[in-house]
Amino acid sequence: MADQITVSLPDGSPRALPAGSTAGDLAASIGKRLAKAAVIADVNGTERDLVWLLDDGDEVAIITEESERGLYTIRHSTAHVLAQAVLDLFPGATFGIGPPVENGFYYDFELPEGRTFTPDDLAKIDARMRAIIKERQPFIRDEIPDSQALELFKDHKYKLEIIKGAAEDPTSVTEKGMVRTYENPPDFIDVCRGPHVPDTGRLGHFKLMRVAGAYWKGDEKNPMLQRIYGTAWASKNELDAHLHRLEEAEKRDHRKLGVELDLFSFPEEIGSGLAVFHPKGGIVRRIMEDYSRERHEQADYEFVYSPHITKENLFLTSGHLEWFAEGMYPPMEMDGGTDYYLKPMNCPFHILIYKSRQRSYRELPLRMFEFGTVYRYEKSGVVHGLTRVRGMTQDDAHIFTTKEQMGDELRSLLLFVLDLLRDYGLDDFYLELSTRPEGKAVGSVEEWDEATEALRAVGEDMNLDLVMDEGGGAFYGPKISVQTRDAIGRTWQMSTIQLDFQMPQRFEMDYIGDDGKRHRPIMIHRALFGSVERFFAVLVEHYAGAFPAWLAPVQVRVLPVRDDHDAYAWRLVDRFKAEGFRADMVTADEPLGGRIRKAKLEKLPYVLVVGDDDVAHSTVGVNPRGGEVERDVPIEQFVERLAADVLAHVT
RNA sequence: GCCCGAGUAGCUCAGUUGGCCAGAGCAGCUGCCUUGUAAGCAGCAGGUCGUCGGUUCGAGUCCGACCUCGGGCUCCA
Repeated sequence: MADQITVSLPDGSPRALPAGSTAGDLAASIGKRLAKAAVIADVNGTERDLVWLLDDGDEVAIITEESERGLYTIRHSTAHVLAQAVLDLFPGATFGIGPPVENGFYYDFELPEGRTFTPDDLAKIDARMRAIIKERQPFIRDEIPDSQALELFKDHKYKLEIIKGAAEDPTSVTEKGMVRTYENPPDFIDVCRGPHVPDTGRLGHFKLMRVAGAYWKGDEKNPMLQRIYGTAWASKNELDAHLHRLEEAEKRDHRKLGVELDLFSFPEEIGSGLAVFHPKGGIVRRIMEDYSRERHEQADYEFVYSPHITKENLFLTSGHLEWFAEGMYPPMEMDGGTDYYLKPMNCPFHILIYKSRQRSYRELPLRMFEFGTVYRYEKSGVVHGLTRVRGMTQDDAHIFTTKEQMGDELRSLLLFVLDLLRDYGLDDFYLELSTRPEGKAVGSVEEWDEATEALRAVGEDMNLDLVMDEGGGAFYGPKISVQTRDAIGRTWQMSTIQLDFQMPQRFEMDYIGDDGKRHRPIMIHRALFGSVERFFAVLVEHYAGAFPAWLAPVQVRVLPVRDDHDAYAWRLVDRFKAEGFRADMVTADEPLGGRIRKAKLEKLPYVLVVGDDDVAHSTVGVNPRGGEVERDVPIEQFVERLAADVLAHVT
């Protein structure tokens, strides 16, 4: 056997090492800094521990803590430390799965006698974890036969399920009768795929965030385990930066800003998940809706209206009662036996409008639009601010086309959607294609495939990333959804476009073609904002409450320096209002600084201060949001500037 | 729906082991101040401590149920 081996690095260069060298040795031979940052290695395309023995000819890449895979490993290893700490501190506790997730990790546990974790427990667990980290316990990989694993984990029923292959665990491998384990001496061992950091001393920049319930295997029929979530990073700086980002996100929370800016509220007297919009929120909402109508009108949509309740018949035909009865408000019995339901969807109404008379191919595509208010009985635990409510208004459109028109219509529809979203400062998109939900879909597989392919073709034309969401479609058809990243990089699902061959069949819709025969139209369901409420919430968070001028409830506030400037200030307010702007005035009852501060806290685009000089020269002092104060600006000049902002949808 | 946590004035929060603990700041109102770019001064008013029951001589404080909110899980036509 040769006493030297040669491996190749990612750049293709060869590197000679003594036989018996590990991936860690390779890192050390390349450089001190690399050795220090190394977490795991990629050997011939497979992730390995740093103690992995290298062979002659291996292709090796050292993975450091700066990379996504390195960070993932740190989080995964930290999850093991969490499990060890919990098993140490709570005799009789058992554990489920503990994978890394975005920004951190979690681990699921079950405590004896149905005990649950308290916030105090988290502090104790944290302390135990830090002690384990101080001990620098190695992570030792092993492969053992199933039979041995079953014995080793006989007190851990969830691990037994994993070993037997009865439960999915993203971080374990059980194949060919062998189970891979990782041991942290002296006494912790877990079923795990690995790889891991060399020892626990590499960890430590973590924080336990919260405890939550989680069903075993994600199924609500199974027992609920206690899940502990943590965040973990390669350095203290990164951990602190993450915690800081969370704080920033909290400041943008639309529920908090909704109160502070007097936009909307959820009076307890009305009921959970039912919002009222206050005047200021009402202005924003009205502008959103008006602008949407204007754009839809330009794009050849026709506007329709439909009632909030209907006989059950309509939702029996559509299939909603079969699939979503639990998500609907219970029926009202009327007229001696007929059940009426609050509508959870607008589509059946639009279908009836279509069916109100014979349709010709010359009318298609027929585009119907409605701000349709729907009611859905969301489970009590899921309502969340304006993003998940029980009463909401969809900016709902249904487009009826021929099969031939379908592709072009989808394409122009998607362009229309993206274009309108950009008007709200959202311009970072990707698409998601949701396919047939196995077990709760109507229609033939062939129809589904055809519809899905049509959506995929259009999605791929958009020059955006297209990711798959297998089984995520509605019961009647696949959908493509537009995902948006906001100002601080969070993604929101916005518009959805669903292609539906089923409803036209169920409602026996048709049109007369140019051949004089009856044909079945295809239906496209589309919500652009999704729901007005939810979109409103996204905008509040995206703008952090600082609405651009075109949406701002108050665009300009005029502040007279002294009482004797009041008349001039009022004339300005009248002038702005006459030009169609939203302006108000606060008299000099308190010092200017205090009034400016209040206006700033309201996040108004412009504060105008007017005093002696301005009265004398028809000027204003402009204090723009986020900009420098400018004195002696002629009124005309300011009006032009504001008008430009409004037109451009900026500032 | 399930698990955990929380509900004290419009908002943000104090209220030790149940007993001179119903408080503060901001906001509001009334005066005074007349102010040039992020908090002028003073006074006043404001809460059956989420709701309903229970324990106790005595309950924001302890127990139970319910409601609402928050964080998750499940769900999301």
